[in-house]
Amino acid sequence: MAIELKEKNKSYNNKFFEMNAISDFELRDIFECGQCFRWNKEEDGSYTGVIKSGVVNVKKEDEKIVFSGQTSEDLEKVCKKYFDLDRNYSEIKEIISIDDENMKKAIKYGNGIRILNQDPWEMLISYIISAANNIPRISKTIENLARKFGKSVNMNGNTYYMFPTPEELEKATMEDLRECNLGFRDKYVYNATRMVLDGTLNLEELGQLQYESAKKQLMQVPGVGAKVADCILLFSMGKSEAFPVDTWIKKIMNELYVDSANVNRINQYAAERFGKYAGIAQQYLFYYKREN
DNA sequence: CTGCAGGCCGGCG
DNA sequence: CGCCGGCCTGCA
Repeated sequence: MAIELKEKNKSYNNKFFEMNAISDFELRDIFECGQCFRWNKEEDGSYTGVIKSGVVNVKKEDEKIVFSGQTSEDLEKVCKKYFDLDRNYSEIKEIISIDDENMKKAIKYGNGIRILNQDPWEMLISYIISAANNIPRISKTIENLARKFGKSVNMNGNTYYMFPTPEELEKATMEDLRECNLGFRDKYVYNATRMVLDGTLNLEELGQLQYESAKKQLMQVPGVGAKVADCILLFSMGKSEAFPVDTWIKKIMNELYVDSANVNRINQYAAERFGKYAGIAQQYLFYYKREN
């Protein structure tokens, strides 16, 4: 399979780069806060993940954070983008926690969270799969798709599977999808794949739109509602104002901020209170609530 | 064995 | 319009 990748004019080479440890970067917070599904903890405490451009391992060593892996583009460039390293989280934390003891607590707990810049296509499919589902099964389902339809990459004697491209996933029949454990979401993924391929849904263009109109467009896709759309926008399109409201966030927002069963009302409140950083605030709240 | 999990859709009042 | 049952599947 490495040969196949080479034929497409890509080379996967072993690379690494490191940076000084900072407080706004903790492996556990980043990978366990619920934003990603394909990062696994290794025995040595590091995490390995399959991302669009390859396989990456991140390890914390003393005062260093070490990135290594095989990527099709420069590893440092890839990681800077993926891990949102150009964003100053300390500044954002201050802004969203002014006069807010609850938010201060949530931030203290998830201090090392960073919002990852993941692949829009992968997020579209992953979050369609997330509906009325649980994390272990979501991860397993995505892994099934990758093993069955994605390219493989070898690193350090292990085989990893890339998330399938739209062209690769198009080969999946409804029956294939059912076998991959998608359940009732099979038809959504099947149709979304075709909408991307025929241009009905242009994720690249969509990412350039303002938050509200991008969300509206995403919600045209069957299987994509307000919550799923916000996840896609937040985790892959840099829309930090997107505030996904799921059952956990609903609970904590009702407890702390606004007592309403109405999702629109909650979104409105979050927009007013946290503004363009609502999505980042959401991650601190979500992680804090779910783990405590 | 019911109930339910990081929602969404469609039908009904 | 807002509300509510059903939906794949697996695990408590």
